[in-house]
Amino acid sequence: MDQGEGAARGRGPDPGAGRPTVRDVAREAGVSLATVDRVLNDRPGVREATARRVGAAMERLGYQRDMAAANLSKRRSYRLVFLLAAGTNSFMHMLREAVEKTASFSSMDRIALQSRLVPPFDGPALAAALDAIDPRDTDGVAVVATDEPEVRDAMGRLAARGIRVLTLVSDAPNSARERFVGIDNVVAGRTAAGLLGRFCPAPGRIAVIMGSALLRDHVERRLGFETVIAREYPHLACLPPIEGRDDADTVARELSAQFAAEPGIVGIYSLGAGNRGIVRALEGRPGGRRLPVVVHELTPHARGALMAGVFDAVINQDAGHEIRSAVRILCALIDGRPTFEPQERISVDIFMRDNLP
Amino acid sequence: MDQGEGAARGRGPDPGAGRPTVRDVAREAGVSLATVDRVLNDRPGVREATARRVGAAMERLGYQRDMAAANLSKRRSYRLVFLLAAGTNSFMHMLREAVEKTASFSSMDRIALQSRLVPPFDGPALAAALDAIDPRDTDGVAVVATDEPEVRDAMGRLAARGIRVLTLVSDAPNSARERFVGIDNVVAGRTAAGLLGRFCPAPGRIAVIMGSALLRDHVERRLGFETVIAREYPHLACLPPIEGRDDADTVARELSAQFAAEPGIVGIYSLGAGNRGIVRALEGRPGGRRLPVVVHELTPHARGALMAGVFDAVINQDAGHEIRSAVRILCALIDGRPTFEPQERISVDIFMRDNLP
DNA sequence: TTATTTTTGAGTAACGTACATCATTTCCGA
DNA sequence: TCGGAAATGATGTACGTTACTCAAAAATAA
Repeated sequence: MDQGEGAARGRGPDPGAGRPTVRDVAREAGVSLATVDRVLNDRPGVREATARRVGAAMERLGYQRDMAAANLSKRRSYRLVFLLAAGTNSFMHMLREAVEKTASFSSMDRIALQSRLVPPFDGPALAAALDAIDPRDTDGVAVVATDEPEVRDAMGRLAARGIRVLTLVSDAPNSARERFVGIDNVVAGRTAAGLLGRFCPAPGRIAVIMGSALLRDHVERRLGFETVIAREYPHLACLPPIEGRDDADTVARELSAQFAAEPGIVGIYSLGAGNRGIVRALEGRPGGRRLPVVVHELTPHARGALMAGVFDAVINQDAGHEIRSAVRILCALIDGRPTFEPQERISVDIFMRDNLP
Repeated sequence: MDQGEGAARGRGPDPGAGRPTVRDVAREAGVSLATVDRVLNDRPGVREATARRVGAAMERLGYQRDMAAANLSKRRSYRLVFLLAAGTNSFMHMLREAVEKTASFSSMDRIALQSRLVPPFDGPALAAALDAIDPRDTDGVAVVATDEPEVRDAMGRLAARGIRVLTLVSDAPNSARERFVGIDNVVAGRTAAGLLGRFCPAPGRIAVIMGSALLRDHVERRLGFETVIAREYPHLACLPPIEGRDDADTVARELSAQFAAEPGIVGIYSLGAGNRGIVRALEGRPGGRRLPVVVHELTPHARGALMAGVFDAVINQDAGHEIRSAVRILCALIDGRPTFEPQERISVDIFMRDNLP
């Protein structure tokens, strides 16, 4: 019943052929299958010394556990929950869509994705949503976090319940999250400055539009942007930012007012949402040549404005990448597997009219 | 032995619980397991009508074949070969490295990658390498193709032997390749023009450096670049391209000569390799302010030049993405599975000093 | 109708792992 | 040196699929 030292017969254990299995490890370590299994799934009842022998055997053979078979046997399914912000924000919409699309393809790999919407900018609500997650029906959570104490606490409780958790687009640095998936917003701001600085050769002022000074990403983008402009483009100066509350009407009104008050504006940087307001303000602007404009997030509107030549560049983070990366990382965390880092880096994408996807 | 209509007992067939299996499909279609299997792996010996009934049952149940289990049973391993160009080209180096890194991680999923080097710019050699591929030990091939008749023919023979084949960075449009994985080089050239056009506000000429007028990607990039410059930046004119043969010394010499002959150069676009030559030519240039420079491929040297402020932007295609995408697509082709398109689009990346990875 | 081919059913052993049970061996302290 | 606890072995079943055999049934040809 057991295969002998069989040679190159189709199925034999051909020492060099198929990759090693648990049985090979058992044989190599001189223990039984059961013991290898105990070590592999660190179950109790195996002596330290034996465990080391098994480990050494795995090392020697280059054993790699077959995750597909393991998961098949475990009939494990990775049940992941995405907590996204509700509201009209275009980018959040894109995230939601990316979750859905990814979900339909992931079901092949026994990955079940679920996205839940949480009222935006509402720490207690987010904390409540986190607390409502039941370890019996979910294995991992990705959350678009706000950096507030109650949220951090809730994430701590979640982790304590044995659920792996990572932050998605907006980080909460001192929480129990095991990773952050998203871009470095300081870098994004610096990149915008590098573009706009070069796009604006004549001395003058830059209009800066942000959503809210309370949003961490916006603050970071502004920081990166203003630092680079000040250091590398001394012929430009940033005006005090307009707080547009990510609302097109507010942005249009305030920006128009700034055009009237400040004749020396030579460029526009918008680091939040509400970009339709910029288009309107520019249309209503009296005379003058067109202004270089750099904005964030490649929404359908931003895309249209790029194509129309109203925007010059869009700084983007790829929602699809972020979701897929979050899924892969969560699965790896759940399995206790390492991740393939170069694949998981989310890059700060620059889109212009010509390289639109 | 067979489970009855058992209700919510842990393992029962809970009509709504676990996803449907072949047994469920068989029951639903009123046929046996064997028949479902015959349909699934389109084996002969099943009537048209029966096949349709099974198909309908799968539809109704939303059956999705468990690829992990299937592959486990088949003990299939995806054996893929990458044919890359040998030589000193930095980008090819990066491709090779990406194959190796991906290989080490893919072995977990029973994917075995192998890369083979072929003399560059040598159609017959590439054709020979393609012909040397044995269907008994490889399932799919990704090739950095040159667009030559003998290569196209060899790809046809490869496909005829039942090996799935796709082109990798450089396409061969009318061949038997099932897909092309790479960027649109016309788009890449247009993107470079959009950047350089904006970086050069003053009227003048653009020095253009290409590797060879025989390389398809280079020709396409040049086409895209010159079209956009002519149409959208009339204050700029492209000089006749320098053919640097992807060689730093040649590039340095020819570009220095052009600096001497042409005083009105306001920007540089290099669409091939040999970018170290540009740095040298710029260093040796007499006086004058610094020139905007846009190049292709984020090699270590290009990266250094970006950081030093010598280059302004680099147009890049992510070698890692390309390799991983090729692997995923080949596996999908082999399995006869659909691919997840949004994930497989290779984008034209723009890197500046501030958004370097 | 019979003979023959084609289609279908039923069953079984894999694939590599997980997990449970029970028997057996080894260890350690009294 | 014994008793009990801890460690290990042996074995079986399951996961969802593939792939095979052999027999039974159904369709088709004669």
